[in-house]
Amino acid sequence: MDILETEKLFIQNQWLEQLPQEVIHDLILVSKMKLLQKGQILHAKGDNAEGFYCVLEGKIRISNVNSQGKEMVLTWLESGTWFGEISMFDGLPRTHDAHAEEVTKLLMIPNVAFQCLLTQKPQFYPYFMRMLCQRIRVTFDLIDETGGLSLQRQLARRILLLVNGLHNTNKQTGSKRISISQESLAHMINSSRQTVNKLLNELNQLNIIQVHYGTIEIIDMRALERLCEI
Amino acid sequence: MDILETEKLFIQNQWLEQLPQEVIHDLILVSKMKLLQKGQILHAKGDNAEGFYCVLEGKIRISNVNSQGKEMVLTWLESGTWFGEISMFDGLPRTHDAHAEEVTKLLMIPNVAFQCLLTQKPQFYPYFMRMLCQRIRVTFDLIDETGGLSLQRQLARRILLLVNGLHNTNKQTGSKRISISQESLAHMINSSRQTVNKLLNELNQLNIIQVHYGTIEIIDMRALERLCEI
DNA sequence: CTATGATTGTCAAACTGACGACAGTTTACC
DNA sequence: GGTAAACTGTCGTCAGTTTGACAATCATAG
Repeated sequence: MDILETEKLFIQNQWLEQLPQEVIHDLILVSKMKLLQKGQILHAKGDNAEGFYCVLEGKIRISNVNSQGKEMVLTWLESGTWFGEISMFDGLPRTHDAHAEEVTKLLMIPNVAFQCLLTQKPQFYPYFMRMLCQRIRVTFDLIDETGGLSLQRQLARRILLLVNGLHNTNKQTGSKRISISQESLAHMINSSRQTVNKLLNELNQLNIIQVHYGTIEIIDMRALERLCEI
Repeated sequence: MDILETEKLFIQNQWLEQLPQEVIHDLILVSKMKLLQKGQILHAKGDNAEGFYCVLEGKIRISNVNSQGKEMVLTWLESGTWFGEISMFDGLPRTHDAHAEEVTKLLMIPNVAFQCLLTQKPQFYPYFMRMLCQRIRVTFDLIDETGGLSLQRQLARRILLLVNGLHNTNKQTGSKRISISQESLAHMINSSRQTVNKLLNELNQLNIIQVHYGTIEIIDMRALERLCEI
């Protein structure tokens, strides 16, 4: 694959930009491309891991199915985002389902090659430890979000997280629009479509957001942030 | 301190028992003791980390304060449990408050000494990576627990987690009793004391648990597990 | 430009859980 | 063994949510 283009993507990534050139180079050398069709499953919870990934183009939906059989969406991952690394380090099965939300191009670092790399160069470990720590911290934030907040606040926080890139460690955070249906949002905060609709329209009334078809546009970012923090 | 006694505690720990003798020995050599009075704070969210810990005796309450000023308890840590390692690996502030629930004795691995150890022996890294992965997986489980489950199920899962040791990686899981007030349980599933009381009494009716003063006794573990899974 | 599917807006009825209140019970400690 | 503090059991009220239903609107592919 085009090494230059790949390196460019790497550079945009919060975590990877801290990596020495050497690590980036070694990772690219062992990487492979993977193309997914819309709706295609990448892996299911419980699967054994064949590697870990970086989204190059498209969108990956991370979710799992709860005991009522309902799909609970954790997040969507967009280009520049790394995921699937946990199984690399403990050798245990996948923690979530991963589906391609649209046609998606992935960079894959195969398990075996990666283990070789680490064995040869254990000095690389600290960088990957920081990657795991970042994952834990984001996950803790997600738990905090759930706890004790009113639905209105949970919703506001979710929207902010989606705009700023929840698990998307990609730095480009310019866009003030998110493409997501109210039903999907409802899934994310474990609520009903109707309630989300009501709450969104309240935010619309307050000129904090603009609700469009399949899209939410943030008008007043500050006000949205205030809603979460107060 | 008494090295033999400390090693004995280490051995009981799920994560540490996988460590080579060499690592355990090195950790003990740099460790210090710390004694906390009942109610004393060990660290607050946002504090800089001076080290990480293992509970030797007593109980540590891990929590944080949400935006309404209400304390949200994440878990209690009992003897044999390690915690506070995240800040060790990314150098960032504490993610939670930690209070001594009663008089508590801790083993502390100071930050500086630990960093030295890792620098000298990078081959130890994989063991600590696994420690972080375990933390992530438990945290994901916690999120799953919250999402979409009825309160009755959340409660059942919590009780199971407390019995089996949620963040308590200590292996002794024999006990089928947990000492916890209904109010504390309510905090953990973000509910009210009254609701928890009602739900516990329903489980009592079904002969799944026995509710005592300040204590819950599990009668039918299988039934409890079934409640969570179905 | 039209048909079809996806998404949004809205309503009413049923339900759930929070909260305050208060009495009863257990424990710990002097 | 008595007293205070902590904990449990139970009520009714009230606000907020779910659910099902249905109409309106938007987007896209032929």
